[in-house]
Amino acid sequence: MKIGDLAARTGLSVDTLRYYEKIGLIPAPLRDAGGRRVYDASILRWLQFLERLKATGMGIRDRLAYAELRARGAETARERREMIERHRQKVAASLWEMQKTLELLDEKVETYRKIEAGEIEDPGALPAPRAVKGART
Amino acid sequence: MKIGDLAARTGLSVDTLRYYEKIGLIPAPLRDAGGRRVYDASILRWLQFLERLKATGMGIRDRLAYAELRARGAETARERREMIERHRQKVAASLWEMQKTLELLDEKVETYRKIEAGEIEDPGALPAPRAVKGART
DNA sequence: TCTTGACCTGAAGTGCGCTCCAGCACCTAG
DNA sequence: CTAGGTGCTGGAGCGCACTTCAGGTCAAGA
Repeated sequence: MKIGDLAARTGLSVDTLRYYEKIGLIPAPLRDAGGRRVYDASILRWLQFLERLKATGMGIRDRLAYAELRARGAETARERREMIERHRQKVAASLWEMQKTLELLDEKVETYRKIEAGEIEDPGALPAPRAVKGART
Repeated sequence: MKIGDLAARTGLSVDTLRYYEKIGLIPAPLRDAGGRRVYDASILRWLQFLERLKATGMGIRDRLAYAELRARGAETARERREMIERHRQKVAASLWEMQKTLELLDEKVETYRKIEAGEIEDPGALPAPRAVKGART
């Protein structure tokens, strides 16, 4: 698989793939006779997992640290498990935040519907600023 | 309330609050005789809501657009509702992603425990790269 | 054969979201 | 009355995560 194919399959750009390789997030692939990158299909699963980590808020530094442990093999299993456990806690917290916010957004939508129907005034309206003695506006 | 107090209450830095004001995310507060910002307690709810939007992935451009609509009052209720509804969809999608990832992370942790116990080999191990004819490494 | 498009490298540039700094004014507790 | 803390402004700087660019090489189809 050439870099353009991999980009098409992952949704990442060719530039992003080269960037990931440069920083060490993905291993340097073999090259063909013309010096072009040739990827093994196994890279797909790894990139998909990295995307999951990214989508759930893991920064590139941590993803890189994880990638480096992974490259060192089974001896780093404990460290990787600890990283994953820490990330799991963050994801769980974020999940909770998302759920609360979803409820809040639903309430907001209801409120806006009422405003639109003329049933209530805008409750988020800015209070008219009152002058303060000697204020230097 | 002075800016330092507001920073302490919100967890934002004094610089961040001034930055938010500069870009229009929060309204310019009144000033005291010495030219210092004096905040009304109502700013707290607004900042908390902005934090929710931010924590759930809404970028500063969209938060700013929302803030501008809000400042224009009740006539923008429909537009704000539509923004919130769009964001709701994104949050719902993200929530789903988080849940799937949480399961995946739990599986990973189990896998690492087994590797640590010596029960299995590292399934994420990199396949040994095979040479490609004429490769220019 | 020619041309077009995919690929290569190293380096510079971009947008976001702050964060820090210099150099100053002000207020208040000791 | 003075020292220290808090606040002010405008502007520079920063870390992240790419993205774009210049200036090429290479391969495969018409």
